Amino acid sequence: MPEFYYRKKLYYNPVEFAMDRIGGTWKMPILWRLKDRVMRYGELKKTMPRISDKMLTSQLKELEEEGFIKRKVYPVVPPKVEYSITRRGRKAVRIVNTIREYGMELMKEFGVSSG
Amino acid sequence: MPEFYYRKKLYYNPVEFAMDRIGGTWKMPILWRLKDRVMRYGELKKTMPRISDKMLTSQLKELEEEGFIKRKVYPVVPPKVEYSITRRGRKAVRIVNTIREYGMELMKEFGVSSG
DNA sequence: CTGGATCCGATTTGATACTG
DNA sequence: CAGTATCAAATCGGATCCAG
Repeated sequence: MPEFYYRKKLYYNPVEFAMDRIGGTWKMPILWRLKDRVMRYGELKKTMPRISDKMLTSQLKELEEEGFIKRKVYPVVPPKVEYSITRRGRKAVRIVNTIREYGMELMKEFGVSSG
Repeated sequence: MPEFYYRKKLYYNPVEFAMDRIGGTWKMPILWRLKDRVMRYGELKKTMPRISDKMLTSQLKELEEEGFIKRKVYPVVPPKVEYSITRRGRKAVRIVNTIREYGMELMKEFGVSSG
């Protein structure tokens, strides 16, 4: 088993590594929303009514730190911050899409409907 | 946002649904090992030295309950139980593989080596 | 408007001991 | 051999209040 450390955390395989970068409850939904347009903080929040400020902030920060999205601050009052996807983020979206399609297939098999 | 319930849990999107089926720390590693051969409990444990009995048991059970693997008990002494992959599990392995390859790509980008 | 800081409960995972 | 049972630790996510 290929074992390795990254940022003091032990990983057992590449899958786990990938999921730590773009997994969790909110990262994929965020990437998905940014895939073809720039969005502001409040805009993201509005399309994800159940996310808390804490989670939105922290997930955006992590995604930015690891180069999946870009944060642009406009020095105006009131504050304006725009988030956009990067090249690396775009690649991630392809994976998200694969999982998403698979998820829909599974939902069908399990008789789950999204309404 | 497509919101829905499955087994009393609220999901925000198909990605989350899929990851709840085959995500977590151990499910993908298990599916991966079973992808082209039948394995016994102890055998699985041996190739995943860091998994605890509790986790191995619970993850195998969930995977079985949701139809990704099959559990076959031989009524012998000492006990013998074999785990094999199902058609549904094989589909899941394709997704695992996609994520795995992506993970390796990311590791390279991040300068992480698996040795 | 865009967050940061703090506290807390829920969930996940691990350690250890034990059993048919 | 193939698990159970119990307890503890770690992590995740949410609620609330505060601020430039």
